[in-house]
Amino acid sequence: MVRKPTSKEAARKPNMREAILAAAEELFATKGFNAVSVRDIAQAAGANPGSVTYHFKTKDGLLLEIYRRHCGPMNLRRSELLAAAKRVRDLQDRLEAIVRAYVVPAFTSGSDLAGGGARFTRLRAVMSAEGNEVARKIIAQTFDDTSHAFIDAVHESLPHIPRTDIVWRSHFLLGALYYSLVTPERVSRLSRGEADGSDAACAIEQLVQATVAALQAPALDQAAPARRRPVVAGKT
Amino acid sequence: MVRKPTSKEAARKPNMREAILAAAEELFATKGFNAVSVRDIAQAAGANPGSVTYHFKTKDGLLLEIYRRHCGPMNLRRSELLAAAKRVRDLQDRLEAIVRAYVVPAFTSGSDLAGGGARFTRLRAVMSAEGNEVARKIIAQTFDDTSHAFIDAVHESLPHIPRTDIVWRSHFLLGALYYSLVTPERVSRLSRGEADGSDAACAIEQLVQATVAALQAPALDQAAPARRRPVVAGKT
DNA sequence: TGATCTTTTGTACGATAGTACAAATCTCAT
DNA sequence: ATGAGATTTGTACTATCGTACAAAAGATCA
Repeated sequence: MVRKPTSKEAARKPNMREAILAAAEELFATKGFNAVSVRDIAQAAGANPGSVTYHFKTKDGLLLEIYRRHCGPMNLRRSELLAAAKRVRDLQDRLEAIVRAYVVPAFTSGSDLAGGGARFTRLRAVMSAEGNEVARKIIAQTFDDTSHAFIDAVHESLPHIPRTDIVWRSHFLLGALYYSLVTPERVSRLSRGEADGSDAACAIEQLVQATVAALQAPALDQAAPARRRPVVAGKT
Repeated sequence: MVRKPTSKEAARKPNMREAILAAAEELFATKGFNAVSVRDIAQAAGANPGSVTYHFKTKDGLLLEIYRRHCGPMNLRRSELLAAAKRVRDLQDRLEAIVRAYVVPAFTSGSDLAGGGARFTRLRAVMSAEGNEVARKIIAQTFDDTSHAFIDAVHESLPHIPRTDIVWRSHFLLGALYYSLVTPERVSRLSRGEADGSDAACAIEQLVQATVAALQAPALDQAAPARRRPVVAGKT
């Protein structure tokens, strides 16, 4: 070792811990958990690999802290918006407001956290796809209450639809939401540039509109398969 | 050695190559690409790690072969069903048949491949979430034609809806489809056991019904935000 | 200033990754 | 049965993984 840079050009990070969290969030959300090494994260954050161990002990601990950081605020925001939505008088407007209360916090930050909620939601989508155990546990125990509250609110607005159908359609909503954040460029590509898949405001409007219509669809009567299946050959 | 299989079909390991492909498919689809090692795959297939290298050269090559194996048949099946759907007279039935032509091949096998298309579709969902490059390339060049054909067919059935909206809603369909295959147990859990998220037939019906309704929703008029946004505070 | 606590750095270690390769084994037409 | 080609096995190499840990550097306050 010849010498060390004594100059102040180092420009000390005010908060290395935050930088590591942000870098990890971004990398996990785009490449998945296992494809990203602790060294990758440290480098992206301008930190030393040992620093990650110091602040978060393990790689799982780092992921856990990311979830702890976001789950509370996002859940709170959803609850607030849902409570407000339930006070809307007009039935059609109320349903739309309920759906919006579910969707909007997933796209926009529920607190001052940089980058907004979209990055964290994308992270959740990726962890869900990878079957990550750490994520699965904390998600189930953090968001299931919110999901039930959402389903109940929808059910109150659409009492004639069986709860089962609403569960399925809410599930589709979350899938569509996730996928919109995972591969926004596919929308741009398929629309031949006419739409911008990365435009959060646009995605929200499209998603809300489509979901409201899907929720309002007639119930699926399992008992009466009247004249279904016009084309597809029967399968099982 | 006690005995050897005299028949031309070996009794012990009929086709190790197929066993490796099947094991890799299953593991990749549930844990993701990077979380699964070549040794994991070999063990699950009852093979030696070196055997994987022999048959597929690299881990990427193995993934590529999985895609090659499924893309053709699934695409073909979709084309056939779409062609048949477009011949349906009744407009409502036709739209439903078109959606079904897109959804059904994703759940059921397009050929004799064991396990059906659901496993491969789930694999695609996971690879998409992880941003896998190998998968991204082959998918874009294999399925974009089919996606365009599907969008065109829907657009012909719903000429009053802007193409952009149809692209978004089709995107949501794929996201919902993926998510249904990735976390079916969430449906069972949220419905408190009333629905079985793993029931493919049920998932297909729910998805088709919800998607048809979403596609038929009124167009989003970007120019006139009339009295939108009843609850959510303005953002950007 | 010097003592103490926090944070960062550098380095190392054991485990495991993907893959190469030669030897062993199997298959099958001759 | 035998030899040639296809397949499977066993092993080894290098790279990188997550993590531990001691030393260096920075921060804080008597």
